[in-house]
Amino acid sequence: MSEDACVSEPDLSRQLLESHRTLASELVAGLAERGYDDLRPGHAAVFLHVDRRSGTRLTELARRARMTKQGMMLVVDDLESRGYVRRAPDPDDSRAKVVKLTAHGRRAAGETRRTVQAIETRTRRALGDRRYEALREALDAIVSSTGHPT
Amino acid sequence: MSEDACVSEPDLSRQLLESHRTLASELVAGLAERGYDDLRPGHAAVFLHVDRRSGTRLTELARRARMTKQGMMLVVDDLESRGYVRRAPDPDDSRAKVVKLTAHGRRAAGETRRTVQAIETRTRRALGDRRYEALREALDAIVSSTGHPT
DNA sequence: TGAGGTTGGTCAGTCAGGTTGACCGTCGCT
DNA sequence: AGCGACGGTCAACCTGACTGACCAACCTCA
Repeated sequence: MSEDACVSEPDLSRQLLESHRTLASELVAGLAERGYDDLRPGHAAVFLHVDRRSGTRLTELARRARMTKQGMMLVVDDLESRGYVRRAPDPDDSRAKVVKLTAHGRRAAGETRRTVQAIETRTRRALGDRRYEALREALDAIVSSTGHPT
Repeated sequence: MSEDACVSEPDLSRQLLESHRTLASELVAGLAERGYDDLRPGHAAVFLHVDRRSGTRLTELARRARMTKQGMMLVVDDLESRGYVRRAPDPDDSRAKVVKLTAHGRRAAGETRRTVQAIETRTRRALGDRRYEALREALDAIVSSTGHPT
C-alpha cells in the first residue's frame, strides 16, 4: 500500500513557490508592457517600500521588505546602476544614506504599484473574495508561525 | 494621498515566497531531527516522486515535479553523490536510465514523506480545515491561471 | 532500409533572490 | 574618553532553478 508516488497535488511548499513564480512572472510581464523591461520582481521590494518624496534608508527598506540589509543592497545597487534610484547622504546621520527615487524611478514606482495592485485585484476576482481573504490569512499564519517569532 | 509606503501587509507574491521558505525551513529542520542533515528541500522533489521499488526515469521525475529535466538532473546528481540514489540503465530503452533509491535513499524517502506529511498536517491544524482547503484551491487556481496552460 | 523527427540524458552557462560573516566608521550614552 | 549599537559595504556562498546545445538511441514510414 502506498508504494508509488501517485500524489494528485504537489506538496504545499512547492505549490507556494510555483504560485510565487506565477505572480512574479505576471509582474515582469506587466511592467514590460508598460515600458519597463529591465525591472525584475525583486525591484518591487524597493518601489513598494520607499518613501516617494523623502527617500528611505537602506536598513529601513530592508526591514520593511523583510530581508537583510545586504540583500536589499544588491537590489538598490542594481536600481542605482539603472538610474531608478540614487543614494543621498542623510543630513541627520553621516553614517547613513537615503535611497531616493529619481524622476525615472518615481514613474517606475508608480507603474510598479499599479501593476502589483492590478495583479492582486485580478487574483482576488479570479479566486473570489472568500478564498482570497482565506489565502491572505493563511499565508500570514504560515509565515508568522515559525518565520519570525517577533 | 497615498504618498508614502505604508503597506500593512506585503504584496501577495512576497508573502507566497516567504511562506514557501518557512515550510522549506521546517522541512530541513524536520529531516535534520530525524538524522538527515544533508538534505535540502529540493531533494524532496525526488523522494516524493520516485517510484520506490522500480525507480523512475529522469524526465518522468522532472515531469512529475514540474521542472525541467536539466533542473532535475542537478538534484539527482547531488543525491547520487550523497548515496541516496543511483542511476541504473533502463532495460527497455538503452538511451534511458532509471533513478533508483538506494537502501539509504529508501529510508530517507520514507522520512521525507513523513516529514512533509507532518508539516502539512500541522499547517492544516493551525489554519483550520476551511482556510487550509481554501489555501489549496487558491494556489491551484493561481498556478493554473497563467502557469502552464495545458 | 535508411532518412528524419522525437526522446532521454548530459554539459555549459546563466539567472533571481537572497544568506552569513567580516569589517569600518559614525552615533550616542555614560 | 570609551564602548557598544547601528548604517553601510565587500566578499563568498547557497538554493533552485532556466535556456541552449549536443549526442545517441528510438520510432516511423516511405
